[in-house]
Formats: sequence, structure tokens, C-alpha cells
Amino acid sequence: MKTNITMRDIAEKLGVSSVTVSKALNDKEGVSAELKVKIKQAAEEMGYRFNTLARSMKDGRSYNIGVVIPERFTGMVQSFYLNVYQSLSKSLEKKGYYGILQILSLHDEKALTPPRIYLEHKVDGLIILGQISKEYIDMLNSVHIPVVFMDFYDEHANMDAVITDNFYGAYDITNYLISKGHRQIGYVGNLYATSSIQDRYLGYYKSLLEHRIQLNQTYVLNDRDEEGKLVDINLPEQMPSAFVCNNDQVARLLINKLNTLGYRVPEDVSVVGFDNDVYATIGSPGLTTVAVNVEEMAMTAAQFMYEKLNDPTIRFGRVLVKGKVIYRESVSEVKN
Amino acid sequence: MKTNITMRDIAEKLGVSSVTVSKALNDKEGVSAELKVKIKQAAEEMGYRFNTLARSMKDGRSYNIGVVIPERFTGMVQSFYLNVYQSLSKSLEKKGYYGILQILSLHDEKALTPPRIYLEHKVDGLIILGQISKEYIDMLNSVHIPVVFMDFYDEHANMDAVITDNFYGAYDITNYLISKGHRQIGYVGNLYATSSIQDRYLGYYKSLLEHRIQLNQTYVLNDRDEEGKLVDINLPEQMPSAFVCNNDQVARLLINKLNTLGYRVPEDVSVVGFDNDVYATIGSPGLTTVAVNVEEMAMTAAQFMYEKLNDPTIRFGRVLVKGKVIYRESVSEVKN
DNA sequence: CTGAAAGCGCTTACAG
DNA sequence: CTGAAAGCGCTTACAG
Repeated sequence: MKTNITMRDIAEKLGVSSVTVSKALNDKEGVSAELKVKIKQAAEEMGYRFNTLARSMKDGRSYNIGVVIPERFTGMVQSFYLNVYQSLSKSLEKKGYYGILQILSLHDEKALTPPRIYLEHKVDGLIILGQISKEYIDMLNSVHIPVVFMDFYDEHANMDAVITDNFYGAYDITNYLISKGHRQIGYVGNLYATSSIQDRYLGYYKSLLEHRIQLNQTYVLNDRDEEGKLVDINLPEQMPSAFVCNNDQVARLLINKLNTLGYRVPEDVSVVGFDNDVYATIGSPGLTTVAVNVEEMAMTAAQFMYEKLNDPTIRFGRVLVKGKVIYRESVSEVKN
Repeated sequence: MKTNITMRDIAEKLGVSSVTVSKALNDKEGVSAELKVKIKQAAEEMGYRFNTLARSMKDGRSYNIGVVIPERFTGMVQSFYLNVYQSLSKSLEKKGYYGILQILSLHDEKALTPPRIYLEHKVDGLIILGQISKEYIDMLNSVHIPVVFMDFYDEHANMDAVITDNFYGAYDITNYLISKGHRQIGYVGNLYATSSIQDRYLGYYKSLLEHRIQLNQTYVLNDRDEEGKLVDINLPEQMPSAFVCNNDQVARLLINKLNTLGYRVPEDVSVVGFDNDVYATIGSPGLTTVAVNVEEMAMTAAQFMYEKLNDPTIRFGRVLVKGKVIYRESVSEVKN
């Protein structure tokens, strides 16, 4: 049994040239319809498998995209970036590319060593997941293939990046509460702790503004000190009917606190979170929350890569992808 | 700026042949030490990147291994198989291979369509993660490249598979309890529900036998009906000092039950689980448990693949990889 | 519509 | 130690 059938084998069997076989198999012009059918049939029968490598040699493309994850993010619970990688794989495959995962070791990141897949011409482009050092970004700028960043953006570098939209995520979920009849809505988070807490707060605020609901400062509750250490949440004297929490963990803590004070969630108070992480589903009730839209981000990054492959000069800059609201049991209609 | 430096470019610059450059860069015989150094220096200066594709063309190997995950397993919490894939990537890379992930769609699995990466000669071998249909296995048997299965084994097929060792995992963790002075040790799990509960039970039993500890049937507690639905755990009148639970979720439930009855864990009773999943760390105390040794499994599978690549006739059959015990706070020394 | 020639960037086997 | 020739399996550009 011959294990490697080539176009030439098909050509010889049919008494034509391999050029003709190539044209037929690729549906190119210059073969009669009749011959084309015959060739395709023979290929099928002989168990021909197209050899991507040879095509790659010819046009200098590997049709692989390197997906680089810094080692630091590698041990995490949930391994968020692996999910991103999986989505990327799917999106790239639709465009005829395959994603090759490479973990960037701490050592290589410090030594500013380019990913090996790049050095070996294994890939036509690089997608970097998560934050990496400024120096490494600079090094990547001198790389001869397109680079797209995900889930990370640095103001000072000229880079194409696909990141999640904290502002509109919070905006959407607050709109949802309002659509359920809520008018007294609080926010839980220290506005000076991180920029994402801030952005989420502003999204919440925009939703209130659009609905002409007055922002009540006594409803904005602190959840942590400026070092990020979580602190006990002080509830206001007059309770709102719903809370937007800056993340799921805090939402869970708030629910526990409310329960011990005799409030039921969602019957008495509705609570929503952000992130859709493990805290959203461990415990009762399940949290209505905002999930990072991994598929959308992956599709966007894949699309950018694809366009940059064909036109390396094209720039996209920073692009935000809205999260999507995940509906669970922690919200109910407001009672009037 | 010329973006693609080839061996020929280096050769021309130095006035030698590309054959010599190839030998020098690959540390092969037939170049003087002096010239070799000069060539390597020039390559460095000119920013030469080795073109794997060309080598691949020559020896008919892509140096890629396809890692196939059935779509079914793709939405899971924790995405266990993605972690496996990541470990595989690392292990393969050490051997000069890269892992290309391909999600096998439900449709392709039913239609018995081989993975596209195979049809396109993208990969030299296939590693399949998780259970797939018997028919698909049969189809894979006719594939012309090596196939290794992970985390799944079918008695009726002639396959190489790397799977986790339930028996010895339970054996190890029971030994650990005994080393902490425990002699009265219970097991929680319905022995007739699944084969892994059974295997874990037998590992627990072996540990008792080896230490000449009598198995006390009143210490073997049911946790679910035969459909797998968890039921309330009935504690024995006389309590053992420790419990081996067939998984972390059940261990967590048992701890809750013990707490409501006034027992403290681990001060009064020690409890261990199995799987090291999310239940092991959410809640207090953290569970001492058995983690599937993903790295070891990945290394083993990569090694098998590597050997099969060089000798396609070689067979390994079913190989078990022991889990490793993860030590947390749910076990204490027994008080005497 | 069909095909001979050249080439993608390497490596292998052989000759000098 | 050094290198000319051939070839891996395709595709492109061109000629007939």
C-alpha cells in the first residue's frame, strides 16, 4: 500500500500532467469540466491527501498563526486564555489558518527572545494573549510578521489590540435592571482601585443618565481598600431595589451579607455581577452577570490578523468588544 | 530591508555554497570549525530564520501533531481538556513538535470525517482527547499516521491510550490518611454507579489490606442512586476518624453534613476527595484530594507519539498514570 | 484546454 | 573539508 499519493501519481494514472491535476483539484481555470471530474474521482479513489507543505513552500506562507500566552497566566484557575485560544482556533480555521499555541516562558520574556515559532518560520502571524512587558512589545515591533494583541492594551505603543468593553458591559446590565422596573440602583466597588472598576461604574452611570434616574451617592458602596483588599460592605439606611457589583465575587459577598440581614435575593433585592466567573454559579442564586464575549473577541482578532496578512500596513488600534449579559436567578421584577 | 534571508543569501555573502551553510547551521560534519563560526555569525547578523517548511518538504514531516477534542467536551466548566492540550504542547515542543488543536465537530464525528489537519498533511500524528464513538475509532485505524488516545479506553479496540489511574490514586490518598495515624477510615460512594467509583473503592481497600486494617462495611456509605443522582448520606452510629470520598463534590457535601451535626473538619473528622476540581478549593477547609497528573499524562502521550513516529509498528496498549495527592487542610493527625 | 519549465528553501548522497 | 546535482510536492507564468 502506497501511503503517500501525490498529484503526480494521479497524473500518471490518468495520463495527464501534474499541472492539470493541480488545476482540477483547486478548481482553477484551464481544465475541461469532464477531465476535472475524472481527476477528482481518481484522487478520491486513490486516497489522495493534499500536501499543504508544498503549497506553503511555494507561496511562503505556513498558514499557521502563533498564539502566545505568557507563562504567568498559565496556572490560573479557569485558564481563561485557553478558552480564548480555543475560540481563536475555530475562528482562524474558518479562514484556512491553524493556531499554534506557544507558552512564552518567563525566561524568554525577560530575555526578549522572540517566540520560537516565529524564529522557525512556523507561523505567518502572532496573536498575543494578555499583558506582557513593554520591552517585549518593543521587540515584537521589529518582528517581520503581523502581531495582534488581545485582552491587553498599552497606551504608549502603536499596537492593534482587541479588548473587552467594561463600560458598555456595565451599561448593558444596568439597562437590564431598569427594564425590570428598578429605579433605585446601587453600585458596589471602590472607584479608585482599578480602571476596570471605574469604567464599569461609568457604564452604570451612563445607563442611569439615559433613563433620567438620579445617581444617589449613598447607593455607591465601597468594597475594598486601595490595595485591593476586600472590606466589609456598609449598606445604606435606605436600601435600593438592586445592586450592580463590579465583579462576581463581590456580588456573592453582598448576597451573603444581605441574607444574614434577612433580605432575600432576588425577592427583596436584585444583585448582578461582572465576569461570569466561578462565583457566578457556585452558590445560590446563580448570578446574572456580564460575560466577556470570548467568541466575538476571537473572531475580531482573527479577522484583523487575516487582513494584516494581506496588507501588513493596515492598522486597527484599540478595539473594544462588548461583553454579553448572562441571565440567571439573581434578578427579579421590581414590585410596585 | 530584505525580509526573508535564506541560506543561499548567507552563502553568497560569504562566498561559499548553501550546502556548507546548511551543514554549519545544523552542526553537521563536513565544515571546518572556523568556517562554521563565520557562517553562524553571518546568520545571526543577517537575522536569518530557519525555514522549517523546507526541511519538512524534504523529509515529509510537518513536525506538527494534531490534538483532537470532540466538540462535546468543549463547553465544560474547567475545560479540563484544554489544560491537557496545553501540557501536551509543552511536552511535544521539547521533542521538536508543535501541537495543533482541532475541535472535532459533532457533525464530523457522526459522518466519520477524518480531522482536516490529517487530510491536509498538516500533522504527522494524532492525539485524541476523551471518549469518541467506536465507529470513529475504527475509521482512525485506517489513517496512515500514528494515533494515541488520552483519558479514554475502549476494551474492544486495539489502541494505545494513556489514562488516569483511579485505583492507585485512591490507594495513595488512603495510605496518606493511615500515615497520619488513622485506622478507622470510611469510604463514600455507590460502588455500583460507575467504574471509577469502583476502582477508587478498590484502591482504598487495597491500602487497608496492606496495613492489615479490617474493612468495616458500616463505614462504606452510599452517596447516590444508580442513576447518579446524589442522595443524603447516612452517617454510621460509630464514626470513623476519616473518610475517603469518591469525588470532591461529595466530600464537600459530607463536610457540610458533618458541620451541621457538630463535627469539625479536620479537628474531629478528616475528609479527602478526588479530582481536585472546583469543589476542592471553594469552601473551607480546602480539600486534600487526588489530582489527575496532567503533566505526566501529557509527557507519556508525547513520548508514545514520538516513538510511534519513528516506529509505526510499536504498541503500548493501555497505560495508567497515577494521580498525585494535593495536600490541603481537610486532614489532621489522629488524636490518640 | 493542456503541459514543459522553473522555483519555493532546504537536505541528501555523492564526487572531488 | 567543500560543493554540484537532484529532489521533496506543489504552483506560477508562459508557450502551444
